[in-house]
Amino acid sequence: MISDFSQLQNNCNDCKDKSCAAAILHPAELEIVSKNSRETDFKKGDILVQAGSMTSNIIYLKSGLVKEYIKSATDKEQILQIVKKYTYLGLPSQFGDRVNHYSYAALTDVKVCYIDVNVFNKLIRENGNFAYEILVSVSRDSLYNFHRFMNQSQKKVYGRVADAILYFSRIIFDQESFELPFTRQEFADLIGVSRESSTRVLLKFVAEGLLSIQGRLITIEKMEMLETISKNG
DNA sequence: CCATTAATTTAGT
DNA sequence: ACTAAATTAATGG
Repeated sequence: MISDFSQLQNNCNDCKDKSCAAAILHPAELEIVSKNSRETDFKKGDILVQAGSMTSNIIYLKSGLVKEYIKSATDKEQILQIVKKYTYLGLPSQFGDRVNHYSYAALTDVKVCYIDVNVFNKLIRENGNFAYEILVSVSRDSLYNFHRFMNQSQKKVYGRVADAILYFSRIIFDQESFELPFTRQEFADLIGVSRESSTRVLLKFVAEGLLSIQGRLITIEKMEMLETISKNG
């Protein structure tokens, strides 16, 4: 297997998948990023980062979906969030520590860009607008996720399932009908309940006409009802 | 390369 | 935990 790596020079100026932050970089800065970054593909199911590993490169998600998760000592998985394209993975770990606190695995086939951490840090220090955009995205994430976890800790299974459905519909796909990128196990791991109770509720929602489900294809039929359940737990 | 079958994973009870 | 169904990997032509 012979690869010609010289063909792989990135051209960030022409990149159509730039982050909000990267979009405001000057051409000269993007030129530096081009020379210090590389695009790679991952297949569905591949692990991009293992929790506990050293942070080395900045990873930018260009396309596809990624789950951010941790495993407990007993190998139970807790999924923290789903990462959409056009976001950087694990910035809190990058800036807050030297090791990755979470693991990342591809839910779909995925394209990422590895960016040299020194170059990235230099941009943060030297370009305030860039740094500002990064800070905005990290803060939004953090606010949103905290609300999700706070809500979750107060709600029962019904509310949590409704939340997760709304999460996919509003945040991830922005549609009322979507293909779940998850197994039922992962769906349960996202909301912190057993697979059994999660499917039980899912099927109950179908029986009551709130949802229709064919395999992994989920369609919301009664949005208001779901919102009410989400609100009242 | 495609078709069968074996093995693993997933979903529901 | 167990079974059925579905998905994926291995085998052979």
